[in-house]
Amino acid sequence: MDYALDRFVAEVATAIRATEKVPADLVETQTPKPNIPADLAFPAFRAAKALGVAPLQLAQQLATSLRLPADSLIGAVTATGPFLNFSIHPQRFASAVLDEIHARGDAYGHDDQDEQQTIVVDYSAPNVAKRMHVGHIRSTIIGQTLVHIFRALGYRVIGDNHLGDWGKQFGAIIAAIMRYGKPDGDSETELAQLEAIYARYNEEIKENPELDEEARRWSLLLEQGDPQARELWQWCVDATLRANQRNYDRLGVQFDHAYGESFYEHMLPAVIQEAIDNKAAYRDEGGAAVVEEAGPNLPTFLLQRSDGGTLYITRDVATIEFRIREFDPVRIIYVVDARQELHFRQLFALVRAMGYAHDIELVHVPFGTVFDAHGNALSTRKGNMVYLEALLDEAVRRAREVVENKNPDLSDAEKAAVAEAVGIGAVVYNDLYQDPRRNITLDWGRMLATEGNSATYLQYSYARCRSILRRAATEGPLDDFTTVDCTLLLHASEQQLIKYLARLPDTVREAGARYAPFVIADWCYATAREFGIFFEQCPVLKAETSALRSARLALVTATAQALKNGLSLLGINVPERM
RNA sequence: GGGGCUGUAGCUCAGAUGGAUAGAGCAGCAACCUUCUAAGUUGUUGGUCGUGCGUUCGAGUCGCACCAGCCCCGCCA
Repeated sequence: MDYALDRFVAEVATAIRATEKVPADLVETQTPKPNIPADLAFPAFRAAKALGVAPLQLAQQLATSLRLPADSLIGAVTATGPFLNFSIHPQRFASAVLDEIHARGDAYGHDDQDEQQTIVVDYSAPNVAKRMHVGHIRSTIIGQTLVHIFRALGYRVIGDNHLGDWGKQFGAIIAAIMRYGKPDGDSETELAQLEAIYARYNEEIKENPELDEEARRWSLLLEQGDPQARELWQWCVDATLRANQRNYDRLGVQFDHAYGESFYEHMLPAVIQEAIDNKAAYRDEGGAAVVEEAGPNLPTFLLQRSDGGTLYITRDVATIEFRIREFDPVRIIYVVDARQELHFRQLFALVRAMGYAHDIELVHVPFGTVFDAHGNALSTRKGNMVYLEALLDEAVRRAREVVENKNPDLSDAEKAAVAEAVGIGAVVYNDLYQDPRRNITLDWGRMLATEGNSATYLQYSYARCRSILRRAATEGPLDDFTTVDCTLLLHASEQQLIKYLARLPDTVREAGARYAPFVIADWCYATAREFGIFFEQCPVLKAETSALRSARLALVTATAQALKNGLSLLGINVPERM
């Protein structure tokens, strides 16, 4: 999809090439910093060097010999020192941008692909029989946003929730259920009880070794497919999915699949054998399958324990094989804690050594740890753990207080809806507004900030747009868009706002290329700011002329649409009023 | 011992692929609501970009070394 800004950039490159004064491969343009009064720049340094002339001179020559086509989106060209600066044509650009936002609607900012390629995104991955906590929220939120972004970029995206539903601990969990009875409560309460009896069981093991034996027995029974063990395990899985689903629904998270680790269990012996046959791994004297030097700077690791048990990485290899067979992806993205960086380097190197995934990009998108307000890691043992449901509830509760305070006239149902959108939006934005690699601090004050770079500010900006449009509608039907003259939008703040609206498509592309949702968050914030300035400086409903009023209404409509599109990529809902 | 990530204003962060005067928000100080939502807007204070060398016409950005913080390194996930 070629958007107005793409065409502008292409026109600039074409115009420079047409002068035949610059080698084609040195025609490189860049977006200048905001303090530069231009929309695109050609720095003449490199071309000048290649041609053996002074950069200033080359920029001057180009400025005088450039010819612009009629109806060009380029408005002005000036040489400023060694830079050749291009400005957009205000009227044509305004019309072009608002046109395409109007035409594309919810798809504005999205791209298409001729041959749709598939990307698998592996995210969330909570453990069965445990409540989700802040440790899971980052993967869930960042992963879901990447799913949105790549869908917007035209990919077929498979979201897979790689549940932690297998491993030795299930023997003890089943044994605990047998000993203390099946928990009985409502979704998350049920899981909390399950956690509690599991902890209690492990506590009692210390004094009663028979219990350890019992856990092992159940573990074995489960592996062998014993019906009772299987049934209790399945009950744990279902209870966990039920409880998690409430959180997923509130966060707008949807998966295409939730193949847990157990799903791959039957593939593991073949995977291990294959690795050994391929000489990617060998058996050591203890019987363990060892992988050595899978790549530079990669420590040795195990594919199979000496007692025959498999490991996390064994299941991951099987998972990759399965995904390749099943989905034929061009890329598999893992949204997982940065502490597992080495694990993924080892995994990817091993899979390649086994002859898989040569033409498939394997990407680990790492994210930092969540710390409490005192800078301590959250842990159950330290007693400072924050569970996801409690986090969401608290965020919504605090948002509700603000709504009651700021907007007492709304109906109760509307207050609840706004509080939900604002509270959840704050939690989501807290994970998306900055580079995921950074560690983040759980700070209620900052998370629920209603000012500055916050989800609330963005939602508020949208609500203000809608408010204007609502009022306009009460004064009579809006003009049909085709009759609106967008070339009237020449006020500095109108022009600035339009330029930001025009950047959404490229912003989405950059966010995808960098696996960086914050690029979109930045765009939303910058755009909302520009709208705030426009809002102060340009009356819409009381514009000087009715033609200008119509044009500004079109601009407000476009702003609302673009902001909504950007925020929906982030998974943030926009209230009509707040 | 080996490796990874991070270091930009008092605090939280942008500044990817080297370019023009390093930008926001918060906090502080000050101004603006009989006019479309003040959850807003404007002004202002505040920076040896961890340190040092190097590459380059040009370095917050690239290379090397060092310093500080966090994290990882075969029988957990």
